[in-house]
Amino acid sequence: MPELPEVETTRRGIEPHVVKHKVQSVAVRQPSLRWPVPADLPKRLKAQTLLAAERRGKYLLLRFNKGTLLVHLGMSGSLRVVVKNTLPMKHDHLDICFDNDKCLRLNDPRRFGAVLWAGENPLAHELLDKLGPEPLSDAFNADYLFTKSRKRKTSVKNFIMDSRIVVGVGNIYASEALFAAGIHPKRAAGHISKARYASLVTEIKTVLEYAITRGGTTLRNFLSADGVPGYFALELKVYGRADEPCVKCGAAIRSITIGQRASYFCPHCQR
DNA sequence: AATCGCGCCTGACGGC
DNA sequence: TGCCGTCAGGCGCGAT
Repeated sequence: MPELPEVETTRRGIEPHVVKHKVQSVAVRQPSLRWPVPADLPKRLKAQTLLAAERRGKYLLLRFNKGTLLVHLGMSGSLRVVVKNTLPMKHDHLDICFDNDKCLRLNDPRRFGAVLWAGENPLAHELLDKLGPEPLSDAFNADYLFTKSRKRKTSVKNFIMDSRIVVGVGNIYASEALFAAGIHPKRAAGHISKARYASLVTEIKTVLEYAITRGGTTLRNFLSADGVPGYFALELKVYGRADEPCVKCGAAIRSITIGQRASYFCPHCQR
């Protein structure tokens, strides 16, 4: 499942191949994603130049002359570069082909992803305008999390996975960061000290930055290359390790459900 | 305002 | 072998 590091790796991977190039053709094979792909997308994009590939949270923002295409990879999506006329495989729903004979190709088996047209000011789009700060920005710090969390009864894990609080912290990295910070995932967000939030902020930044670094190792071959999720290269310390020994203390890692999602933690190291 | 649970969708996997 | 149930999960949305 693409988390922020995978989306950032995708952004960096496609950028050198398609930015500054003009759209020649668009093929929509399966418009039924999370929301319908706009029927007029081919007409809209035709002859427009891709000016920049940006990211906000887990959304890719493809900026063209006359507006911005929002792309979300959902949980099974990938966007990669293929040479023109490469035969589409199963679940290759969309191609945007450019004047250099390269195409952006969206593959998404579960179709939780989205492709939407956002006009000139994409950050004002209703899907983006309530998003919290980027986790790797200075705006995401202990003071911010502490202030936002006061009187909040929800679990700290739900809290940091809320995109209105901070974007890009998915289920895997939430468990990993809470383990690194020694915080129990079910602890009420409003009952955590500023010092502990400082630790959590540091660990969230560290795990995301490290995963981006790992993703970066695949960028040179991004064209037609298989994507390797950042967490693949990470040594996950708790996620998916139920009943296995904690790497710090040896206690059995536990699996519980928080907000309908699997959560993993060490009952000895996390309080 | 905050919180909770639902459902979109396919593929992997286990049991029979 | 094949079928069927279950699980996985980002995230917007409606209900409370």
